[in-house]
Amino acid sequence: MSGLRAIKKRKTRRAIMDAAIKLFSEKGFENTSVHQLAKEAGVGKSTIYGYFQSKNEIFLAFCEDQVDFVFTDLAEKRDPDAPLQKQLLTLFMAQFRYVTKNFNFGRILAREMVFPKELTIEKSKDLSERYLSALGEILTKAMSRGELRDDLELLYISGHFYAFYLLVLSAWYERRFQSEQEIEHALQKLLRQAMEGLAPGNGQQDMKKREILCTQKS
Amino acid sequence: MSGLRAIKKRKTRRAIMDAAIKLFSEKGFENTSVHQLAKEAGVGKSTIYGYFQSKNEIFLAFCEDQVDFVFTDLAEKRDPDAPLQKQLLTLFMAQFRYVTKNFNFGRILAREMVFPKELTIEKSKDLSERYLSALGEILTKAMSRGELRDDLELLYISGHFYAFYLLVLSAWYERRFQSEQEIEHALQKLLRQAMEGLAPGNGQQDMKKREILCTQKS
DNA sequence: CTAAAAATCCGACTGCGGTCGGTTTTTGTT
DNA sequence: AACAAAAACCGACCGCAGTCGGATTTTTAG
Repeated sequence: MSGLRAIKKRKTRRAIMDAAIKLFSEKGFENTSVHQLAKEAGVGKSTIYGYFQSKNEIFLAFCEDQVDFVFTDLAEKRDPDAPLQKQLLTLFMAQFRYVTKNFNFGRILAREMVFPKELTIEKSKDLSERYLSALGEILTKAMSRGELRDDLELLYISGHFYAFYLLVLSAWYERRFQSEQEIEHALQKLLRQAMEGLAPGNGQQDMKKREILCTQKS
Repeated sequence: MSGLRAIKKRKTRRAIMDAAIKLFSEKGFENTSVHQLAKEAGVGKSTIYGYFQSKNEIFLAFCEDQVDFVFTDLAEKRDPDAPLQKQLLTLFMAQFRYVTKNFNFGRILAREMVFPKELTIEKSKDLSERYLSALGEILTKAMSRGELRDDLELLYISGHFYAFYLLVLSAWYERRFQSEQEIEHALQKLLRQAMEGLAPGNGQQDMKKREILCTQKS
């Protein structure tokens, strides 16, 4: 019995991951070969393929760790009673900052998460599921506070907002935006549109009303 | 002077494209090597790299042709006076059907268009620009018919809708949807939400009103 | 303690995308 | 027609991701 083997296995995995973190950070994903990774980790090349199915998967494992970190970090910081739009903005911007800390990393991650290959569908689903549930939590609260219509399915509201995130991320990689501020501004506009609706009759008066309210308050 | 050279050049390019269309269609993108492409086209391997920067670029050129076709095809079919939601649905579904005719083709195209690499940013922008302008046209008309608020920037409305398309495409590649019908249904819901707004007070009554209207009519 | 079964590891090997140096074909000039 | 510059072309070559068969280590069981 016992886990002598299991311990070693975990140790090897750890070594590979550490090597990945080090080399990917130093030289980027594209410029790091699996051979180098193996050398750095002190194992043979195919050993790596015993732990991961592909080079991309190593990268995804690395990301998963980081995403965990971002989520817990976010969970601490966020204010669950702030206005919905503000909370969403915080969430999206945090995610965006993380994903695009390194331009190329972000692209690989985004590609693999948003349009996954068969092999990585599971991981991709996992992550976006987590993301959606985090979103869902925020939305449920907002709904109970009366900030959201209660006659809609939660999933579709989550989707609605998540779609905006995808949009700005894509725009970022098409270099339509050059700065974080622009991203934030665009997100704000989109969120507002989504809340108010695009059909005439709702939003326009609403906006006016709110502006008046705001003015009166201040 | 004269174009003996130019003619040959065009012919060679054509030969490569034809080979690409044939082999990609027969065996898929991943299972076709550049070497095979060269043999089929009757040229040397590096000749291909004189015409295209990478294997992906060959693929994108192939797509560009097809996208042209889809757009003109769509321009003929579409009814510019139909209700906005219906027009959008038609546009998105046509695009979706085309992109996902071949599962793997679609993924490569989507990845390259939505999160392009430096090399393909220009092509990507071109295409999405075209897409957005097609959208814009529909939206302007709808706005002048009073179906859309006129106090919003066109670009952001386009973005709002385009985001939905990205969302369902992503969901498709995550295998959240199994059929075209599900996609269509999801899009419908999202479009409706976007029009009515997510904040309480607008949509709910509106929906009721419309339901009553519909019932009375029928 | 030992032998066989199972898990783990390894580096030589394959086929790929992409590059490089040199060769052939076309063009403009005399 | 002669020829040099430029464009187009080629296949041998490189480093890469990923595979394979066998070597090595660990676990299990008698």
